[in-house]
Amino acid sequence: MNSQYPIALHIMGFLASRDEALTSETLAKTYGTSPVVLRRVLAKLNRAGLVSTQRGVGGGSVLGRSAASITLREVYEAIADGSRLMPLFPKTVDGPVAPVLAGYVNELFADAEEALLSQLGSVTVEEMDRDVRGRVRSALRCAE
Amino acid sequence: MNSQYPIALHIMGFLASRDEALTSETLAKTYGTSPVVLRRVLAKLNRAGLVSTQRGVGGGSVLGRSAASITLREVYEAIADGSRLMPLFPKTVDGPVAPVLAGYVNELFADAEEALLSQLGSVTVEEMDRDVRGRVRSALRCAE
DNA sequence: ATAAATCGTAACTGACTTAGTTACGATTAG
DNA sequence: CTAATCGTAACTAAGTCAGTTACGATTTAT
Repeated sequence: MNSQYPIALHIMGFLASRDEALTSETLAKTYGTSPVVLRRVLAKLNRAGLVSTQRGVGGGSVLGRSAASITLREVYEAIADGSRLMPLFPKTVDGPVAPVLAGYVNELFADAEEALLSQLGSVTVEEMDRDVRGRVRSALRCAE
Repeated sequence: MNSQYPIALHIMGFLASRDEALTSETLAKTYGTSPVVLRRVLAKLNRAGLVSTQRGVGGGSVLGRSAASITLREVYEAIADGSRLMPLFPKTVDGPVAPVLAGYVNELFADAEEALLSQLGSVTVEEMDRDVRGRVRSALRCAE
């Protein structure tokens, strides 16, 4: 999950700024990784209906809905896919004390995760893309 | 870090409920792991002044301050020790886009981590211990 | 129909992390 | 001096994960 979320945001932002379908190879090259890694992320976004993908010549992916209607929370949930960002402490450990403590800590962290999710829910892909695009531009200016 | 935090809470709670110094072996047995693992956690708590440890015969660890004056935030920070709970996305990746996205996501998550910390700061070891102790008791009742 | 492009996904690898174990020197009480 | 206890290094085994290779499935163009 760790590294898939930024990749997912790259995909969503890039697709938001282009009208044509983009191939996993293009997305991979612009992000700096391999097409298979991209396709693994695309598969999750696809399952969530956030992108729509066509195989074959001239194929590739496009946004499933408008960039203004998709929040970073939806992207996060598509990638996290049931698993948790916050460390999940195993309750399988033995003894009377360890599982109770694990449960206690998990509750504390679940609240924090919910706070994160509602924050992500307040940012759309369109807004994120504008912000990131601006940063990339000024980074490139500085590099000259 | 993942599994060390519940262990740290076990240590703090157990020490809070006893006046005598407890050995790493006792703490390990009651938690269900090995003394070395416990000592690794104790070393961090020690560095933060949350526990005080004596070597030699009759040695062991006691709380460094009163349980009512120590928050779960302090325990967390002693264990996390500069590293982050939230995933830290590497900015070392190449390309113009990836590092910017990593930075963007990190900012989002840093806010969430701060929210978690302030929540942990509102619970003392004493309160946590009362809560957990109650749960352990009722878990044991159910198991009979 | 065939060829070329593209996706989907499985299998493998190498790097990294981490809990657990073993071991041993340092410290301290009696 | 002895026994108990800590501190810590070194090793191991398991798990995770990004990256790569490979190949079948799908689609368009001719």
